[in-house]
Amino acid sequence: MPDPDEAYLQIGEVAERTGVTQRTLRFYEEKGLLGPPTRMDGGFRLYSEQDVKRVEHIRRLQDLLGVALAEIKEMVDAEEVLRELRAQYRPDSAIDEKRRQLERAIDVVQGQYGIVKQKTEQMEEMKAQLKERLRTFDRWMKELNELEAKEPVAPG
Amino acid sequence: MPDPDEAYLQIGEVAERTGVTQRTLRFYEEKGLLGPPTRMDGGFRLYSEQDVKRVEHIRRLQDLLGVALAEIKEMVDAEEVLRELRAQYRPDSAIDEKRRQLERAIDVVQGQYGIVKQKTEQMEEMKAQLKERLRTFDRWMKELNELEAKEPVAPG
DNA sequence: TCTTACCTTGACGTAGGCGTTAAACCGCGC
DNA sequence: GCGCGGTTTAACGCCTACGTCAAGGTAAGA
Repeated sequence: MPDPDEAYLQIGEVAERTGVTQRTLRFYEEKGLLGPPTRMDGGFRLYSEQDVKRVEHIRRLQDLLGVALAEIKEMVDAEEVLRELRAQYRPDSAIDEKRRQLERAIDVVQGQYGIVKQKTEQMEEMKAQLKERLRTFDRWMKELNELEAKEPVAPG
Repeated sequence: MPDPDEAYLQIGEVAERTGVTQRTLRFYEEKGLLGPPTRMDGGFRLYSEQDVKRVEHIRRLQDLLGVALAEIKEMVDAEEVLRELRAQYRPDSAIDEKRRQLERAIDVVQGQYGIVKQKTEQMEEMKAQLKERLRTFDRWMKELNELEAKEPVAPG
């Protein structure tokens, strides 16, 4: 039940805005990374702003974590659980069910957090090494310049 | 001209120590990520400790940055330039040449540093988002628990 | 010398992540 | 109602990063 107020976008516009190809959007749909979009009468796909954000999120995960789409699917699926959780806010009944979903969501996000945290730590380490290297090179460069100062250019 | 003192390793041992398959080692060689190793009379590849480190480095880059091998090749090639630079350190003659090499090395390492820096920043951002999310979940969970406290379980 | 484990090249296979093309259909201005 | 561009599904292609045989050569101990 999509919000009728929402401005819907055709695949071409979504492609342009997200920087992926139309083929990629259909491919993600095929692989379950994007839910089946609403269609207009003729069958054309209609995407929401939510869909656009989702695509952007997928690409960030792909770029940053460099993991397979299957893993990304798990991640975005987990987010869908949350959205449902929020949508289904009926204060009656099924509190236990909600709690279970919430616990599952927490597990997933904690897992993601762990991965990202470990990666950042390793990358910080690498960054420090590179920085150190740059300092070394600068030192060498200085030494070269001093050497040249003492020993004039083209001594012949 | 490899160091005769060095203990050489066959492909199997390198595979075991680095955790990649022999196929992968040959593949990296084929793609130029590893230089052609020395061989024993029968044709068996002989690797040095340097090679082992290089493989480990390649894998770190692959894991961390998640970039294609082609890009990784550029990075390790750049490091080779540095190694040559250090090896060719003849304090006489060709100061300008040295300076050019050094400048090139600095460029390369600055490029690597830029990549790593950008990625760490993006990952820090993602980490912050995940953390925020976890806080939200905890809040929700608390709310659920309070809700249950007021409204006793299974009211029938 | 024989065995056995390890190694060689070569060739084909595969999973993921799309690109590309084809042939038909839809929407819309005129 | 025509033209034209955006969209549809389906199918095949391609590149990466290896895996997996296959068929044989090598090293080294019994």
